Amino acid sequence: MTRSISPNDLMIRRLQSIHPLSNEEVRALGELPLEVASLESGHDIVRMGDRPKQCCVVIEGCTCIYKLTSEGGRQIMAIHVPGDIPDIQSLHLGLMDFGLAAISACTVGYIPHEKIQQMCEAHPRLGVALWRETLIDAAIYRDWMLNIGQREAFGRVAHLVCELMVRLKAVGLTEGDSFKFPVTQANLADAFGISSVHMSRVYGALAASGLLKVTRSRIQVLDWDELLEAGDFDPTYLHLEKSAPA
Amino acid sequence: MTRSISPNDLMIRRLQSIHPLSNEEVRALGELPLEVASLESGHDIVRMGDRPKQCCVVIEGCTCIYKLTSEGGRQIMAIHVPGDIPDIQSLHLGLMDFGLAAISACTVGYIPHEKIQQMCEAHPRLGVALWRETLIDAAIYRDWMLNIGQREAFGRVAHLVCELMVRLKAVGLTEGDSFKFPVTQANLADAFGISSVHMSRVYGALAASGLLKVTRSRIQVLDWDELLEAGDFDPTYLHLEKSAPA
DNA sequence: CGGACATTTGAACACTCTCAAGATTTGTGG
DNA sequence: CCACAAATCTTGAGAGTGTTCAAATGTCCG
Repeated sequence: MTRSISPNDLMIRRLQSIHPLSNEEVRALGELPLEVASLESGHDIVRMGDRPKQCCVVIEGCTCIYKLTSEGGRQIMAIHVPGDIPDIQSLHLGLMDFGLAAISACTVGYIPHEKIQQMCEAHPRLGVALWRETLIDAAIYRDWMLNIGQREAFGRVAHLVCELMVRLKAVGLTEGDSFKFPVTQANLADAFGISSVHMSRVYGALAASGLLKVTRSRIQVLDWDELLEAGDFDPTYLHLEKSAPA
Repeated sequence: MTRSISPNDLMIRRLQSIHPLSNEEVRALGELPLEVASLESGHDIVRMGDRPKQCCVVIEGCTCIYKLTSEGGRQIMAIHVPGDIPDIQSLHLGLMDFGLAAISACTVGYIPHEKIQQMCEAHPRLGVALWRETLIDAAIYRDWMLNIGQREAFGRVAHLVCELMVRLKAVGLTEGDSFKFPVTQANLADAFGISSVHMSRVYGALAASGLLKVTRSRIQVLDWDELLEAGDFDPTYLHLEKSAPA
């Protein structure tokens, strides 16, 4: 079912989903050299304080951006799926103000900053596409802040499931009404700003309401309309070229 | 004390604080045409769903970015001070996914997108500076998410006061250990994801602890070291060229 | 089949909320 | 310059959502 995809393809799909690209631009993206690596869950890809000289592309699995408080709390502020470039901001913000880690077993690719810079000079519209990508990252942060600050835990979870469904569909990684999602509840709890105990209870409530069916490696949406309602979800902030869900 | 500042000057100061600029670049920024307007608190500058053809620069007072839930909750996800360009993202993200409003009486300036585009073509390094500015906006979102998701209300407020002190100092708008801040507690509550009743209690607690002295239009820091501690504050995420506080 | 890790469940507690009333401050008109 | 209206802030009390601690159950991998 999952035919072998060239490592660059998912990144191209992702960029195409937010910005029209010419054949030549697609070719330029396809020619970016990608050093592929397999990581186990929990692996720190880039640490706060680092000054990376390359960008990371997610090829398989999920990564996250996180920060810690001095009290030991961890907030996950972004979850990445295949095609995403989690640390694209390092191109112009040398010093990392957050950590980037794998939250599932995953495959990533590394591209030297230098190669990206050269590509942007040769194809200025790709530079704009990347800028736009960073702006959409920010739009997602805004939506997460609304989610965390104003909704109860039940709604927060519903909202994220809607978001993931739409983002994964845009790169062709949904399978009907479900998608692969091997992220632990403890990690999700850190993304919602709740305890892992409560996370378990909320998942239970979502299942009891007949909205979702969840296993350790997959989420299945049983009632998309009710889920949209529960998550108060509007995909505008994802700024996709065309965004029709499930 | 506050000698008359040209409307463009604060924006230039802000950009200089995050990116070195040549004299020629400063001149180009100074020549941007700015249509100045006075707004009263509560005025909506740009609405969600709009497609603005200009950017807004804050000259005096405070503006905020916000989103609403269908339940009527409002989350403020950014507060802007003079020199900031709140909707700079509209340059490459045509559709507004958030609202921009004045949260104090304020003076703003409008610059047509077209003029900014022309400036970026003539001075590519200014384009990079603006990209960098949007990346720092995102870095601030990340920090707010950590604040809202992982800290108790007391720490959230302490953290924001630290941030404002540093940002205002960078554009020369602090007065010793205090700064002008005519924002209501109800607005702040929406920024912290708490009720206005609790906001009042937290301000009380901060004052009782001897960290702050607050009036309706001004915040005075009484104990900077304790405030840093209480807010668990590290200014790295602001990405200022040199960031020495109070 | 054992062991590490992840999830579930119960119970007491805490931070924050809502509702409601009272106290202050600010702005405006006389 | 005073008086009143509107907005903002403060304070009290009861209710909730989510927390912590602790132990039991379940799942995956070597």
